[in-house]
Amino acid sequence: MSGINKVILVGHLGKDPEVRHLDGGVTVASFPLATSETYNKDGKRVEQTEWHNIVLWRGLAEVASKYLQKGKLVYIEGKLRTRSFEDREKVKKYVTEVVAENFTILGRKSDFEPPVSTENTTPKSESEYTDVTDPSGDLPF
Amino acid sequence: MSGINKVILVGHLGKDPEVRHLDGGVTVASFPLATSETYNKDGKRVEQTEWHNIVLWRGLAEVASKYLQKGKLVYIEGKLRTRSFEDREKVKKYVTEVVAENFTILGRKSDFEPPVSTENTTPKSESEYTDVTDPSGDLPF
Amino acid sequence: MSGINKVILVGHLGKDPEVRHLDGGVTVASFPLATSETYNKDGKRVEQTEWHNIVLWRGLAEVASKYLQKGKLVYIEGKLRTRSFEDREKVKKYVTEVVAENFTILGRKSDFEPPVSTENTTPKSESEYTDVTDPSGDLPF
Amino acid sequence: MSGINKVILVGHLGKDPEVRHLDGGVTVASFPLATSETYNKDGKRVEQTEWHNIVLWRGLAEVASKYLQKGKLVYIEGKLRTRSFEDREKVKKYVTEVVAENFTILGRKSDFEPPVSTENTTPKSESEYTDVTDPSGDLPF
DNA sequence: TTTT
DNA sequence: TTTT
Repeated sequence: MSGINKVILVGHLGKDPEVRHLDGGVTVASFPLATSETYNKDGKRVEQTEWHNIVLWRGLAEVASKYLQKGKLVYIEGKLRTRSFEDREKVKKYVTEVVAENFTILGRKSDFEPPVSTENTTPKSESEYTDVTDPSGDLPF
Repeated sequence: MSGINKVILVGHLGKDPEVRHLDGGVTVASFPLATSETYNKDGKRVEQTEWHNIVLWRGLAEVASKYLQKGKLVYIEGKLRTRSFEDREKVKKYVTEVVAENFTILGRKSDFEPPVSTENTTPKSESEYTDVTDPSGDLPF
Repeated sequence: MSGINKVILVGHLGKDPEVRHLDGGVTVASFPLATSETYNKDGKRVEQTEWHNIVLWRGLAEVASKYLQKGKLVYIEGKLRTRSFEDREKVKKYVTEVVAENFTILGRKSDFEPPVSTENTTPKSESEYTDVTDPSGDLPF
Repeated sequence: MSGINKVILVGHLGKDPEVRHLDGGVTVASFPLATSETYNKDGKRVEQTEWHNIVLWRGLAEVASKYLQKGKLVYIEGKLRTRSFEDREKVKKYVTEVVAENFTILGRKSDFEPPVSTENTTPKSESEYTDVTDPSGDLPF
């Protein structure tokens, strides 16, 4: 039946995305995302961090691997999925992940460029600024 | 830092809420919630159901225990929290839960009444509805 | 820059969708949606209803025109858009609309069928549901 | 009936909040918020900005007036409300606003401090970092 | 009227 | 394992 399963997160990547190419050519990317919350306890600031397993598929995984790196601040929209797997001792375990449906980088302009590994990047015009939301669209990369 | 951790679900309760009273008088309620999604696979309808562990605290737990029962359709807003615990064999395990921050019953008026343990309920007209959103407020019950 | 503009509504249609076909063959549908909230004021139940202008484009408009009717309960996800227009007296006016990006009918199975123009519908069991979320997909109708 | 009316925005303030104190001592703050979206049109980047009227009440208004300024990036959660008013020519008009229910500043640390009007701010320790989400809580200011 |  |  008509259910809704929606997750909205804003947080920082704990690691660079890890990309895998499955048989059949499907790309999957994943990374941990931290969402922190601060509140007052007995007059002291307390920060509580929650870690989320983010998984991205296909085109979204490709874009993520290119534009997201450890430390970046992102808005992520997706859905919850709990799956089971067997660990090395053949014990059945469960893990809950957030399957991303789209994401947007938040932050300064420099955060919107892929990291430069070497030399030479020709200066960017103001208008080349990149948005990576909804990569199913017609992104210029 | 200022993160966002938000979950929005619409689904059916898989069981009646289970209520516990902790030391100190705090009430906790929990129940499984199913959100189903249907899609087409090779021309056939496929339904995929995702189960979520819902946890409610204090006043929200009290209201849930009174107004929610197995099978009811609810809108739930909350946040993700993953916690660890030891199972009977002292193995550390993780479970991800949705800590509800508010909920609203969706459906017909009859769904908004606590179940009647005895006889006699006069028939209700389809069109009358009641709301139980934001139970931290001043609900008339 | 990377902004987020998201609206989530659950409410009842105030009218049947009004469908228009623009030059070029694009379909647009629109309808008013009521979201009601009840709260306590001085010990009395007060219900406050908010009306939203919902607009749907293309395939989503087609599905809406077929499956949504006055009175139905729907979940709608979309974005805000304020546009200006001139009224009959050539006065510039503004209206804010919710441009739907997807929707899901909530309710019983009978609510998931297009209205029957003639007689006879055999009673449906309560437990059967159908989903029309994400109509951009491969709905079987 | 049980409706949901929820808006989620991430965008930049177009102006400093404008604060008013109503009779009875209630504080109201308001400001325009821009959410921008970029997409490809015929191979060119196009940016489309949507402007939202944000309104905040009571404690939330106080916190907003202190911590939000023109240009800052914020996450805002609230609900839609359309109200009517008479303009100077006694013409009835409508405006749709987003009544904020909570907000969170996104951005760098410097964005989390109220602007310094004069001299002297003693250095802040790392832990004095401020979150302004859910100001109904126990904020340290 | 914002930001990238 | 992130960020402020």
